[in-house]
Amino acid sequence: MTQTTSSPASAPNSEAHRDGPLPRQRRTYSIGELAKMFEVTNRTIRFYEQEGLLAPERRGQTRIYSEKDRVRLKLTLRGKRLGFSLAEIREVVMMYDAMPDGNRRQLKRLLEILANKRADLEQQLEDIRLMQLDIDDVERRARDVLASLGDEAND
Amino acid sequence: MTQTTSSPASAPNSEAHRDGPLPRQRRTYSIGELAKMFEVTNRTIRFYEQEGLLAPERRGQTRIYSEKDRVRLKLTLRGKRLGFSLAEIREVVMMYDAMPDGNRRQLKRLLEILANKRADLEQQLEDIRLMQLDIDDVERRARDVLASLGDEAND
DNA sequence: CAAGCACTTTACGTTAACGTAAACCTCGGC
DNA sequence: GCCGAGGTTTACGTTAACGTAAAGTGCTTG
Repeated sequence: MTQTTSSPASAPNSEAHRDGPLPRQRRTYSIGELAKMFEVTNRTIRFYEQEGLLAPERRGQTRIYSEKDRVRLKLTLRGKRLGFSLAEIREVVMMYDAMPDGNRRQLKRLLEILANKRADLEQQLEDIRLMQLDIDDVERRARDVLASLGDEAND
Repeated sequence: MTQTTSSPASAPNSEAHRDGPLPRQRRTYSIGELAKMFEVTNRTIRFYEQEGLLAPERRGQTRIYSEKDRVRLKLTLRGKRLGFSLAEIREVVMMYDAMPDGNRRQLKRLLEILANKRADLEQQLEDIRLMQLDIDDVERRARDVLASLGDEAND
């Protein structure tokens, strides 16, 4: 749940160091499994593929999702909850994948994007903090009023 | 910047206690002023009014925004940054205003909504925490690669 | 072998949150 | 008097992120 870095196959020439308990689970998923697992529709998953966020294999016509796909989906949905657009999410996720090629300009760009994301997240944290305070205040008032009402007869 | 609760006029029968330095600024704003102030377009502000989030006065045909309107706009935009829909924002903001009437069912509903918002915010905090960790990881990797590249010639 | 279930593609529909264009008023200043 | 900078209404256009319907494929199960 907390370990994301897997990169199972397709590693050209760099060995993975410090992998931890390396998940040897060679599981795959159907579209329906993933859909239920994350409480989205099949349509949504296909749409994400169309948008370049997922790239499942095919057994004939049927899509076969790997562990990596599952992680990607998880990250995508998390990004969505935070208000990022699919385009933004794709930009980061794909760069994450394209990293080992070590193109310098790409990496610089990636660091830029990460800095921006960081700033966005900071802003969101601040927003949440403020909004929590507001909610606290509203709730206090509501409870006060409720209490002052005591046991009246309406509802 | 941090104090929100003002409720200047239109308080029917309850005196405001603990008001602090009570902002006696009887300022009003034009639509353009607010727009620049919050870096949105006039259209956006009119749209928010149409959606019941703002209710400026009129001097003839021209809209006159009060301090309260400004606060509402601020809250609305904050809510937006957190991914709430205008409908959700309206529901809370309007109830906040309608509070003094002390309708029991309304208040209960309000407390429900607040609880939900709280849960959402908690989820977002968790998401942010996780995403920050991910970003940290990606950045570390990127910097590693950049470093290992040393001083090559591409770009 | 027929039914059913899960999967597929294609394609048009929908909603939220505005953008944008046209056509109009109105006010202070030169 | 008119002109530019603001304001206004009306209304159609746009984008993202899917929903939904139609029509077909492929397996396995009674």
